[in-house]
Amino acid sequence: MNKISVKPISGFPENLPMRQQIECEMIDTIRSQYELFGFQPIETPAVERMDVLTAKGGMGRQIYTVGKPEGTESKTAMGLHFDLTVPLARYVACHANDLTFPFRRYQIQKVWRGERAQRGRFREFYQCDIDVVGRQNLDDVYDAEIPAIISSVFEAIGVSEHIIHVSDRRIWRDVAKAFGWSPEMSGLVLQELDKSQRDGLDTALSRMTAQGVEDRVTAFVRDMVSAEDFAGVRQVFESSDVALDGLRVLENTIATAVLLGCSPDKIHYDLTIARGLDYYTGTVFETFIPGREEWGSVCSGGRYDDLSEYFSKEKFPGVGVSIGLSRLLNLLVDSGMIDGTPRSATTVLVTVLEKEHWRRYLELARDLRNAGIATIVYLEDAGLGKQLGYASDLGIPYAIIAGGNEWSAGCVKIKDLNQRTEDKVACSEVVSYIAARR
RNA sequence: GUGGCAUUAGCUCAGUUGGUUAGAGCGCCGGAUUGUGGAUCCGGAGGUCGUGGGUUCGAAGCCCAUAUGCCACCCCA
Repeated sequence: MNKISVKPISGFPENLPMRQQIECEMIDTIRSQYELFGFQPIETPAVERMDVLTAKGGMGRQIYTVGKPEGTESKTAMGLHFDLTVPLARYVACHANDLTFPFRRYQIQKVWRGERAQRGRFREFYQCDIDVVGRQNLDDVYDAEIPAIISSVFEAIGVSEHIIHVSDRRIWRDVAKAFGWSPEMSGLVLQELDKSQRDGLDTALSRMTAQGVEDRVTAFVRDMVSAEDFAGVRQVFESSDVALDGLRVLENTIATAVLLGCSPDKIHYDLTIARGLDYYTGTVFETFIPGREEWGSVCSGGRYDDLSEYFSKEKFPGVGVSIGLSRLLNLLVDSGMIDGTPRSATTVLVTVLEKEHWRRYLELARDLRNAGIATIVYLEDAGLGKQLGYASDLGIPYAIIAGGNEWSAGCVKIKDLNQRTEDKVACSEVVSYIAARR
């Protein structure tokens, strides 16, 4: 008889316990960092109405559609959310009267995208979002706060090597205006520019030329992107009569981010950052791990002033970013950049040598748990070697060993599985011994 | 969604121009070691070669279909 396949569907990852443990810890860390910066948690349904999801275009055919239960008719088209920003816009419009603005919220949930899976690219994955949403207005300073927070979060999860690339769509808006570009032309230039990170600027520029972009445009783009610093970019702009508004905003955003605590070497302007999502209107962010640029961005976002326009008559401008946790975690562990060795939330395994004394083993475990020390008792019938192997497989650092010799002496042996050392400890001291070393 | 490559043990893969009972390493289980784990040695289990057709005296290897996977593109966390 053919057994049903037990492999999960491609792009829908599932972890072994060790990796899940790491993921849980990482989520905890991110959550507490977000709360440290004063963000409130919310969750929105995995399923949204299709008109909500597609209100701002963007994700094309990447949305997983959802049907009603078999046999019932579905009048409303529904789909799984592909990010947490669009649902946020709906949420804010829906609950505006009960929220306090500026509304700072974080949201850690799975999202779904109907793409082909690849290494570091999933169809189901976690996003960890923060956003600040204002009512009518939202000061530019919030744009600058984002990189400061993100940098601090990355530090906290042990990824001190990271760099946040920042650009501003208003710059390209100004450029397009000055050159009289059609929307198609703007799209083409930005799209090619985005790929210049991967393929190099020359390749990108020649592809623009091949698609009919004028030489004066490619020349300007080359000068603009390859300028050494802001002063250089400004010069390029002035000599071409392009408005400087967007550029000023970007320069100011970066300077303010540094003031707010983002290390200057963790943030820099990068005019090639385009971002595919349609709803961004100003600042845009992408975060890379130096030396691992091929992983793509592990944390992206930006400013969106008009996202709620389809949901409300009011304006709810916002700015935020999303950490692609699943991508980040798997790439970090696979590449050995963070510790992927067995670890366990359990601290102690109580081994059992003499079943007739079960009660003592169980009491020991109870005392440890009452002291907040995660403990399990080995309940199978097995030799000591196998019991220790069990602890070591699970990454449990301490084993308690006790039999006739120990009971009569009123003590137990506590073995450190990592150090391979062993101490005799009086029964009354066991809890404090472990607590001191945890 | 488009294209390229792949699919043999739980995992990573060998398998020579189609030719008898399909192999290795790792992992797993057991033993040496019934109160001490990651090392070593010995033994063992586990595969109708993705699935369905076809060609052939004979197919893991060739042909067709299909499914799945990987990579690249598109796009994105």
